[in-house]
Amino acid sequence: MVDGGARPGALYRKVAADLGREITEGAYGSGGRLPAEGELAERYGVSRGTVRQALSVLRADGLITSRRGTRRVVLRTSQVQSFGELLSFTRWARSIGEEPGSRIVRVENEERATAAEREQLRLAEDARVCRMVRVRSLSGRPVMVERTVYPEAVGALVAGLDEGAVSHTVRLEEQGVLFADAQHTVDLVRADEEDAELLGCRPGDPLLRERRRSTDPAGAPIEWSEDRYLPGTVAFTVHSSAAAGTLARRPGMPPSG
Amino acid sequence: MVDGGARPGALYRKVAADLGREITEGAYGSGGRLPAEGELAERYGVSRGTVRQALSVLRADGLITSRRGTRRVVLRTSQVQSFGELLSFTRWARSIGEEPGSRIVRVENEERATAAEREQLRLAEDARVCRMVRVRSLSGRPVMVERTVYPEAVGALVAGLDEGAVSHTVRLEEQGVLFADAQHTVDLVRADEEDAELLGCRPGDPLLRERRRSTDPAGAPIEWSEDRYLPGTVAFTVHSSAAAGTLARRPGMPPSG
DNA sequence: CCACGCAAGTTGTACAGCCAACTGGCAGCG
DNA sequence: CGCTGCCAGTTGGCTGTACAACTTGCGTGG
Repeated sequence: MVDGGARPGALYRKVAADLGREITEGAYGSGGRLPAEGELAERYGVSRGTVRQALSVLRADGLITSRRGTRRVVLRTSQVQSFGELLSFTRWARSIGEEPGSRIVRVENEERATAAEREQLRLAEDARVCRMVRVRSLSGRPVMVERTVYPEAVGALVAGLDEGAVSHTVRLEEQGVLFADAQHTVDLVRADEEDAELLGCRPGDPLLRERRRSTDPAGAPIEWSEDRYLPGTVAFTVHSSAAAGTLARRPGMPPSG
Repeated sequence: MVDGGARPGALYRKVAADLGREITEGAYGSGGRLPAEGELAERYGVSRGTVRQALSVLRADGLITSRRGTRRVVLRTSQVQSFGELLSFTRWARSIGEEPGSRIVRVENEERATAAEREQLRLAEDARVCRMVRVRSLSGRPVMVERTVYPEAVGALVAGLDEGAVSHTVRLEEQGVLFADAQHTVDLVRADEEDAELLGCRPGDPLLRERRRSTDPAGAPIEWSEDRYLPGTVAFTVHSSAAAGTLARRPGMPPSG
């Protein structure tokens, strides 16, 4: 279950999408109870197994609870961020109604990989990488410094992109480089000299850091990135339960959960 | 799938635990391929469906990929943090080999809930809450200020705990208050006067903030907490894919992903 | 009035089977 | 040599069935 080589046209995905829409539209209220599995199966004309697959998607998104003996309960009625919005700064910015900007500071192509890079990207001893530093902005205001390392093959594609291409992630996906999984680490760092110059703050100022390692459907690393955000511009949210969770990047200082 | 009223003795959980152990022990290597579903079904003497359920657990944990046409591939060989370690500071501290400490700064019982508290805990107009402020420490060194709000019923249990009880979460679970889901938000804030005094820093110093809203299996809110960590003491990590993810709290500045 | 237990309703677990869609390697052909 | 097409292997998707475990409300009896 969950995902992977998931076909978008799958039945259980349509059911999940439909139920998810109903939930976010408040059809069952917050804390309300969903129809029984059997009832939903009849409504959509599918088997109970398919309904359960659909419900497990909503469960993983943190929209509903799931418990033996009683009907499922609505946990939240807010919309869920997609995986794409999490990985792509551009897509995320657009989804919250901001205009994303990008300025390339430095590109180093076909450089010899350091030991750390080889480990993160699972590369051979003599492998080469492409390093890129960009300043990302929201509506003209710089908010984040992004330092990304790509394996050589991916780097070649990145280097071939337009100078003005806003979203490298989207361009890469169009060329067949698919993002399937990512591991994120969020903590706090102090701005170094370069950070300060690029973001217009002072060295030593605190920044929110997200490190990310993304892999393709085959499990091969395709990106290792370190993003540093100015305070107040972003917050990371996650839903977690005994066996599942979802990370989301949201506008700064959201008042609710 | 996923979880909820999950029975620990379920077959698929045993299979998942066994396979997970093999993976973290490096039996298949990093980037290695798992046996086919049919092969595993035969090995464990279960149906393919049960094997698939087990594998979906490992998939949600970010241990393996999943893709139509090829065998599954090992993504990581590191151990996964449990939901309990994520919710309980005490359990987390112990799991990384540190001695957790707790000092209660303030308890306000049976206070009238503010509007924000009523919304977060889904309470009625005249509801009352229990507020608690604690300083958490690792091996005697204060690292975090925790401000938690409980609904009245839960607060009564909390107030009845020993003054020296380290883990309220564990005590609550022993008394039948089960944590099933949680929503987290991580961002950066400046220390106020109280933070500074409690943590031994200066007002205005940056802190890593985690806000958390936990619910029981029925979806009822049982805790709303805001934790503020000193820099360098903690980092949050998450695995995410097209439909699943896992949040973990880890020691400060971890070098790898 | 309260406590207990029963019964209906609901989700969890497991099995079996079938076909579709996709991957990767191999054989054959140009 | 390179390209194409095919085929075996593998996972995704869906159905149907059966039973177990749990929750909730109702009704009975004390």
